[in-house]
Amino acid sequence: MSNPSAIFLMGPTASGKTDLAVELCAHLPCDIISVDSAMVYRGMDIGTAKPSQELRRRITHRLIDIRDPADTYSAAQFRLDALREMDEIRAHGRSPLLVGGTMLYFRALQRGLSVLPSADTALRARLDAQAQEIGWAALHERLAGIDPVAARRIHRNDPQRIQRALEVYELTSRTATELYAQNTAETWDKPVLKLIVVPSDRAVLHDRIARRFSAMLEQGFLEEVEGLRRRGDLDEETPALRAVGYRQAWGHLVGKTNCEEMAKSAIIATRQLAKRQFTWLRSEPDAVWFDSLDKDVFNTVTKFCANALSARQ
RNA sequence: GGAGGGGUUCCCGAGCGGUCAAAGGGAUCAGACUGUAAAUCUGACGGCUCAGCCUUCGGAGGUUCGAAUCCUCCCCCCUCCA
Repeated sequence: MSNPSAIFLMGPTASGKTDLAVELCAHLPCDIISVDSAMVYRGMDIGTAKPSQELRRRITHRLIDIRDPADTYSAAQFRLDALREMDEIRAHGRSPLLVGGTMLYFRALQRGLSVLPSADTALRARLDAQAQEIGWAALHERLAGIDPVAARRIHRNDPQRIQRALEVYELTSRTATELYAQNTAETWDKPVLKLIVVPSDRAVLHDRIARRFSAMLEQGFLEEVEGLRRRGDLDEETPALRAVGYRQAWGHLVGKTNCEEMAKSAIIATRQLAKRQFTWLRSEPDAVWFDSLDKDVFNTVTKFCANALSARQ
């Protein structure tokens, strides 16, 4: 392989990506960029399994703590941020190591996104109000009149995508279908060393997820979420707070569930997240898969990367 | 010991003679995914040589053309009375 421009370290939640990344950084001239839609938020530390402050003082993790939980982030914004950070790292003669589990962000980075308007909070609120009034089915029908191709692609039960398609049209007077076709996505097709780390046994991952959530509770996860709740400017609809674990903890803090139910549903939600991540990973081309349960995985992956990085085209 | 209520497919739970491999929910598995993605949504979900067949509704018998549904006995569970 020619000298890679970056290393991607991908894997489902609780697979041990973070530890592996740190190990790689200890042995190779790499700097870490986090690819994680939840770790971007400040103050969401325990529930996102964010690397500790102490660790981050030793080894810099970029694109962590770059947003307030009240703010939004997006795949498009990530793409810009990641490209900038990668350039900066390479300017120092080092290699970017992108680590995370937000597969859409990896995908958007490599394959690019069409030129589309960004989210419009006021417009979304208006569409939500209309949906409340006439139902999403009616909005799906409206979409069918505007952009039949999109309406066929988007399921009538998928409010989020119906809303976005209508949003794109209202903001640009062009349909999403048109814009997809006309705006050639700007790709980033540099050579990448793509590593996927997953436990060979799904049951083991499920067990790790359950244990990790219990550990989070012991570390004060509920206090963390209570702190966010006390701010008063966030609610269950805030994108940051819809993250796995946070949503369930919030529900518990407002009295919807008892502690046991909350923990159970948070663990289930995490397993389901991991399952969706597997779906992305299986479709990832040119990736080398490693078993995170392998006792020797650190050495194996480190050597693998060292070889790849030292190869000259 | 007596009086009730109940045991249904991995779990919860509906069904109360045929239209029942059995509603609904959950879990699980698979998939989709263009500025919310740790999001949002879809599908499968007893087995098979799969437009048909086979095995399931605590167990064993019985009634019936036909039973998860009715009857008998037995085994468990819950509530109440002793």
